[in-house]
Amino acid sequence: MKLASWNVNSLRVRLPHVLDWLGSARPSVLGIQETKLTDDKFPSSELQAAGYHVVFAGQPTYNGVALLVDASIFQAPSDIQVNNPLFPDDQIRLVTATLTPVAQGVAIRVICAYVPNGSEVGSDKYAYKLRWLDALAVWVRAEAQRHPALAVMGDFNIAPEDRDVHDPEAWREKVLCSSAERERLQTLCACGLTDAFRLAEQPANLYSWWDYREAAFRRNRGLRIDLILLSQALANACRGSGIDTAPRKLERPSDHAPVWVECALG
DNA sequence: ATGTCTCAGGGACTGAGA
Repeated sequence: MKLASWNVNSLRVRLPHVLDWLGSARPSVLGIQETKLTDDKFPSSELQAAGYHVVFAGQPTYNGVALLVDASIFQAPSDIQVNNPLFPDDQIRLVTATLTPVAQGVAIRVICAYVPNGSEVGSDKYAYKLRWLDALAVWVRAEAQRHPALAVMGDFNIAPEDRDVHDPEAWREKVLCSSAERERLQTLCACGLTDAFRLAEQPANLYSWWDYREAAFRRNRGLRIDLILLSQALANACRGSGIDTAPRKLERPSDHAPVWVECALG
């Protein structure tokens, strides 16, 4: 079973890239962020034709999240939850579902998250980001107790450690890297979750996001801000993880690359 | 390099968000 997450920065623009990647990488579950689509415009038929169940929640212009679920592996998603029930929010940044295998095996709970960017340390948007993360941790703690096999994946807009940053000194205490943000991520992980990327050795300087400006991708001036957090039960079943930079090299790419983990589906 | 990309409004370009 392969779980993956990708901030596509407009699913309308990026649908061809997503369909190509579904075909080549064949993720069992793909969490998508920044669909930037209202629900009436979601490309359900194209994605269903590729063999995926679709769960989506969008709004005009900004944000929006979705889950694509391989219909040959999982039944139709159930217990769907949009946003955090503990945090009333005009912005749609979370979609959650329970996925039950078609064959034998345990159901998994998957949370797809688009964490607020935060704009700049000290700004109103930054304060909203911290409040949003505080509320997420409270809710995820409850979800983890209800669902032993839990994955929380998405664009966290937080680089967990300095080794996830191309130039840690330039980013010191800047948004995406500040101590307060990293502490929120640690609190979230204290719910019993592990950053799957660090379960095994990884190449140095492997990132998931590069600014469109300054030729950042060509110079590999990136950050690893897209994460897949696994509960103990799933972490024990993890067989590998990585970041696929190939889609970032295409014409008109998203600024993010898809991240993935492989788990033995028990 | 204030360097790019996407979206809405409006019907060419500007501003916001990232």
